Amino acid sequence: MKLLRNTLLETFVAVVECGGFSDAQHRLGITQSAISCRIRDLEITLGYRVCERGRGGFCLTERGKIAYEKARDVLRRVRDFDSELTELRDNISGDLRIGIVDTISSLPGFPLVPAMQKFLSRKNEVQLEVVVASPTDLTQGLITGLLHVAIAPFKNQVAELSYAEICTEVHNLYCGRDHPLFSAPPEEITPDILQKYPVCRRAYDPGTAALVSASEPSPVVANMEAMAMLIESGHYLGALPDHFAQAWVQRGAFKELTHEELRWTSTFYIAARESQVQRRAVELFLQDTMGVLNL
Amino acid sequence: MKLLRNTLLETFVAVVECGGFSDAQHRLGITQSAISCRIRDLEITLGYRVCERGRGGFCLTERGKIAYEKARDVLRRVRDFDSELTELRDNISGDLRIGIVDTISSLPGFPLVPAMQKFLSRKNEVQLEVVVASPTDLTQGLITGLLHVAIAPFKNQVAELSYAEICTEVHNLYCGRDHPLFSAPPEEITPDILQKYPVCRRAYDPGTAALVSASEPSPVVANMEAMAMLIESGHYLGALPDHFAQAWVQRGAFKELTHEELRWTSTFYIAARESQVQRRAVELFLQDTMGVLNL
DNA sequence: ATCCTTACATGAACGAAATTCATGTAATCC
DNA sequence: GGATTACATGAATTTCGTTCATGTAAGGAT
Repeated sequence: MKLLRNTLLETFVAVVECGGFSDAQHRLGITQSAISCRIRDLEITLGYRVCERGRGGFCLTERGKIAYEKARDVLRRVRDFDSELTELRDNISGDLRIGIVDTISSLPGFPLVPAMQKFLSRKNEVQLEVVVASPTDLTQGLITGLLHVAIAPFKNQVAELSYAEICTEVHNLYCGRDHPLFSAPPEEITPDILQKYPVCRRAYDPGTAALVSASEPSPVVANMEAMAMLIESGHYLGALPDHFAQAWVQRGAFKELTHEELRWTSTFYIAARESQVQRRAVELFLQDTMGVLNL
Repeated sequence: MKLLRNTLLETFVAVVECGGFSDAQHRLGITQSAISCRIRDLEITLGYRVCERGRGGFCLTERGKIAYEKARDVLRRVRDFDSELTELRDNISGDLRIGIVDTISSLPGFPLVPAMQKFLSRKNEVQLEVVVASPTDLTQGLITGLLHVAIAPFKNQVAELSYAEICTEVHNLYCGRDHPLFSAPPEEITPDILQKYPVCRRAYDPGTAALVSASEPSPVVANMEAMAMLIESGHYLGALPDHFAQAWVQRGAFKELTHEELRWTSTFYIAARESQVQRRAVELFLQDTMGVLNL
């Protein structure tokens, strides 16, 4: 809708993302000459050069990098502002930025895909965007407005956000084929014996730390694929969601360390900013997600 | 600097705050005709009417009220964005929005006024703004970017903000001249006996609740002047900072209920967003405040 | 009811700003 | 060294926003 017309910033962002003026022509639909003028004007108002360009190649200056990050951020906010005012009219529009943790698409009963289908099946012009990050980063993203909704096993909930429970995930400790415990009989596997083996932890999962305190410093991963690879190496034990580990278990690469105290459940929540439920797109998506669960 | 030129929104905000087109002419420095055009364009892009006007008087529509609030908010953010990019050049500029709790100007050793003097004595073009609110609202303001720094007795600190201790304030329980305890001998005043009398609490002060659990429902005030008036009525006891209560004590209107368990100290912090220390104006103001304390 | 005033709307004319077009320049590749 | 790539620049042109002049509609006063 463009209430806050900011041709200079949009040009700058486009130029950066296209890696030069020439390619940005098509994206912006204006001539290279106009782009040159705009960037010049931008640099005049800013008082410093934002990028080096020419036949030698395109690159941002130090200040240009900072300016680019800030510009992208403010453009997102401005788009959201536009959407908020537009949605006061009637139609649903704008961005809907969804944040999730990794490897949850295989979680049984996980409602994101059907919710998105339901949401998109309506006539709206919402631009979806899905970001993968840790629960901590997702919380941060919701607070700063970078994200509109997020789905993750939020352990500690903050006051500014509203949470709704959507499903649960069962975790277990797994070991790889080359690990000493792979062929050990079930009765030998007790919490005590596990203390002897190093455990690989997910950076954002405090649950594992409580269950197993490893004797040697444990590696930390931010991603479950990486975790699976470390377990597969045979050097580490690691906690994984059951649904995710299934693929490895079925082909005999992993073994589940079956023991009551090694099983735990994490609860998934869908979270949004309290003050942002006013965005009708967000409200609608939350409704759709909860609606899918009640089928 | 105006990277994001938004004449429509600025016009709208000015018109609302001037209560009509005619008065906004002088503030905006354009003719009434131009204002009329801009508001018309705004309404066309939005798709709805934002205000009723004419000889019948000026008033916002329902949607207009919402749009006005959002517009003011986004304009603040945009000004901050401008300042951030401008400060990458050299000079310090933009807004500096400071939040405080009420009645702290009389607190001995409180550094806000000298800090502001020091800050303003330098050659900069920063527009200061001081807002008074409860610690909870100040925290919220810092997180959302409505405020840049805040000074208050923050009880629970959040991760996104950085805090620095600056001074302390002694609180005491006071009673008014017409209160039964006003003429009671000091030895009679024990925590037990106080349970019998209703206590007026500040909404944002959990300290009082812990000290005195009143038998009848206690009134809650959001402001210390109001608290003082309720104590003066003689019906309630109330906790006040010593420095603030002095005025009443000296003219014999209040009496301090001297008892060790009724004294407590709250610590004042200056808080800012972690990610916003990059604003040089904010950084400088924090430095100035801490500098004043070390004199 | 009439007239005056207030407060905004509208259309034409004007001017400033941004864009295109045509051309220039500088670096790189072969 | 010539061709090519990538951007800069100046003049012409279009677009956009403003002012100026005027129109309209609703209160208020007499």
